[in-house]
Amino acid sequence: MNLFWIKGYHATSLKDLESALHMKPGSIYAAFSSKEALYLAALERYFEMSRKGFASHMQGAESPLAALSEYLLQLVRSRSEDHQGRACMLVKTLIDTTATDTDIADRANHYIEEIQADFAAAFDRAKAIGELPQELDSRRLARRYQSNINALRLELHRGMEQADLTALAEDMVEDLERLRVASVKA
Amino acid sequence: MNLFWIKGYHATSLKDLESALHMKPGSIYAAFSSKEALYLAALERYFEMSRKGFASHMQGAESPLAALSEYLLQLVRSRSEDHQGRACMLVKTLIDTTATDTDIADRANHYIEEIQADFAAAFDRAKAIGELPQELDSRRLARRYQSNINALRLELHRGMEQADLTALAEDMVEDLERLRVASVKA
DNA sequence: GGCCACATTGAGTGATCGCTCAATGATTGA
DNA sequence: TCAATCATTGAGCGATCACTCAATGTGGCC
Repeated sequence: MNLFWIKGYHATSLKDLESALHMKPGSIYAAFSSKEALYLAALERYFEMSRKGFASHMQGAESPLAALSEYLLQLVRSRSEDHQGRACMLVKTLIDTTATDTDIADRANHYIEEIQADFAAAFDRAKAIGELPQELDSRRLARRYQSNINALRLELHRGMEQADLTALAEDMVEDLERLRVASVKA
Repeated sequence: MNLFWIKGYHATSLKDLESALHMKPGSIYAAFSSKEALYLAALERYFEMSRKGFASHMQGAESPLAALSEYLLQLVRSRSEDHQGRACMLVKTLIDTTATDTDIADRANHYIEEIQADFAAAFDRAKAIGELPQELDSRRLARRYQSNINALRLELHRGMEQADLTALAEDMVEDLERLRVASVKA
């Protein structure tokens, strides 16, 4: 997964996979049945890792909105240790397979929508406890939120400076927190 | 440029280029000297097209801030005619060359920073005529603005529905317009 | 130990990759 | 008109691509 994540589908060769997996080509094709199937397995692992990471972050949070904000800030805090050159794997997948491998791109699109639904559910919870106005559209908020995350991850990939990265995340948080219903905190 | 834009660097083969350019391999290598050099030429063309497009949009605008907002909205209006599968070519380049072709990725990064500087200059103009508070950091605004554009272009690539795309752009515009100094419009 | 089911091996498959170059064609100036 | 110069051709280069398979281990069971 890490290898595919960093190098992408097209740029990762069987030789790369052999040395990363410590397996000879025959074994690889016995275990997984093609490079594409192996990539899909890696992508699924990434998806479930991401989804569980988000779920455990939101787990038992008193304020869903605050937890959503914190998630953005936490994303950029982990910079330079290992996230260099790693945008969201789903986004990377879309970009280098849409034109050539439709089924992989479709899968990535599906995962992105599932995660978007998780975000929407979190916004729904915020509305349910009165943190956000009822008239706001959770789906719409989720799409905006996911756009912000994609943008942050892209800048992580680019290697934007830590201070600028933090400022960017804080700007996003500010716009998000502005939606909070005032009376709750009073 | 269009071919590279759509398929990306790795997925575009010499055969593809031969039929797109109506040239035999020998001619291609006489005109450009390698696939990489040809890609860099295409990338430069994209960069200058983008930069000029933005410059002409801002040209003689009474309100720089309104023009910046309009630019976001205009981006998503042009959907489905030809922008299917086309995120920002600079972003796509970064994503599929960072791990394998450092010099191409470096060039893309450089172009991105140049465009960011153009955005910052536009925000500076908005500050100069009193549309925005002096204490705001133009560079920071520019980074946020560019992130929004990258996110929008990514959703264009994904093929997000027109209505959702418009709503997303409008949300971005709303957050941007909120910064406007109130007295100017009064 | 002897047998079977299974996992692993790695040399080698045809196809395709980016790229080269001797041969040929077209254009020019005197 | 005729060499000189420049552009174009396309067969084919070695390397690498994703992938296969007969041969060879390896572990479990009686």
